[in-house]
Amino acid sequence: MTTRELVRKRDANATRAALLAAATTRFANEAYDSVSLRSIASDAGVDVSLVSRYFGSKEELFAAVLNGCAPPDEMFAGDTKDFGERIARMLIDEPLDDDKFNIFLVMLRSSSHASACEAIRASGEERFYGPFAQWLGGENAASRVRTAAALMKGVMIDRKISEDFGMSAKERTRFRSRLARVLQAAIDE
Amino acid sequence: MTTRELVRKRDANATRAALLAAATTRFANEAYDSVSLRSIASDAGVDVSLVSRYFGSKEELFAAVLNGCAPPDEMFAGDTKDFGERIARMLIDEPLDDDKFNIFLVMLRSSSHASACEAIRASGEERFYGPFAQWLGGENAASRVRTAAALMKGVMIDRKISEDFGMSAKERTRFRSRLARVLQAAIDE
DNA sequence: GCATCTTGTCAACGGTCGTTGACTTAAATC
DNA sequence: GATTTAAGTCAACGACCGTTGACAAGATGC
Repeated sequence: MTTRELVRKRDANATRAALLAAATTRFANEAYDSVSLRSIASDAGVDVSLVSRYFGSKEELFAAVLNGCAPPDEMFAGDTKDFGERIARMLIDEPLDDDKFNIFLVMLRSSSHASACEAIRASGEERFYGPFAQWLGGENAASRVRTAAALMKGVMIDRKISEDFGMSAKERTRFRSRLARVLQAAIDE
Repeated sequence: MTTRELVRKRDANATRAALLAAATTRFANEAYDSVSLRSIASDAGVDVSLVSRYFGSKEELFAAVLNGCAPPDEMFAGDTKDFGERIARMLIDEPLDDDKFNIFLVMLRSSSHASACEAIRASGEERFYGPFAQWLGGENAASRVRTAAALMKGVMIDRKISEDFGMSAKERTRFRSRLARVLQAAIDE
């Protein structure tokens, strides 16, 4: 934030958007209880009280963040035969702080918080499992989607816990090709 | 706690153990910041200050919890050909609040907390990835272990987010057999 | 039975949290 | 340019947090 837009004109929409963006980043990198409204407001360069004013409560802000996130379009597009290779490359090589990962990280970070959990479950169903299953089609879509999704989430967690999996470049290459193969097996009929 | 042992004799070892057990349960079900020392002490039926007295600090208590957890012996035993089937059954059918899942749940719950993360990484390496890779043996153990572990973690997360995966019994059966097959593919050479 | 050490309780500390209402200031309307 | 309205700040609230030190009470040794 800041540095460029040193002085933001008074603009409720822009401020609201800045708060939402700051909240998204925070919730994608810390657990629900760890995220303080003060840190979000500070990132956006405004006072804490505006968060409550614009979003009502912390829970509602969290819901707004979830609603503002969507899986990347390219994830559920193209040939399903390339799924494993494409996703493995994305999960292992692309920078994890890219916006496309926000929806997954937010869900993972706060999955332990009781009141956030229901919103996460609903959002995951609507924005991830649903489109995923529809794109996949065919028999047993539910179990195929669940298996692939579990693997994707687990990889993301591991990548966050130990930066770059604590692997050498060579190991990572082997890991990527195995992951591609297993991901593909997860969705194959 | 309580109900049966309404009055615990004064016994530092027993009290320490009760605190550790209560802390383990809490850390296995909530994120690091959500767990309060007061709730742990309350579960154990003693005053908060004893936590600091016996364990020093919250961080040290967390480390003690991690040290007190171990993956179930049966996980890395037997024929590797049965791995997928055995683990899939465990992950899907066995009650998740069983002590055997503690190490995984604790790691997952607090993986977002910076200072807990290093302890988690170390403990995971020593108590999970290490024994896992050793039991597996053969080539490329690292990438095989990582793939299987990611899948296991992802399944546990999903199971916690949506109770019993939000599936019918029939769907769950299909999911189990697919998961068994994919888990096996993850570790096969 | 008294003194001593151990075990546990109690009260308080400084700090952070989410939330609220009163206030200030910039923009818009006339 | 004065007035009205919207946008943002400030100060405070009650609550909870981790941690500490003084104190009470049970156990132990003489």
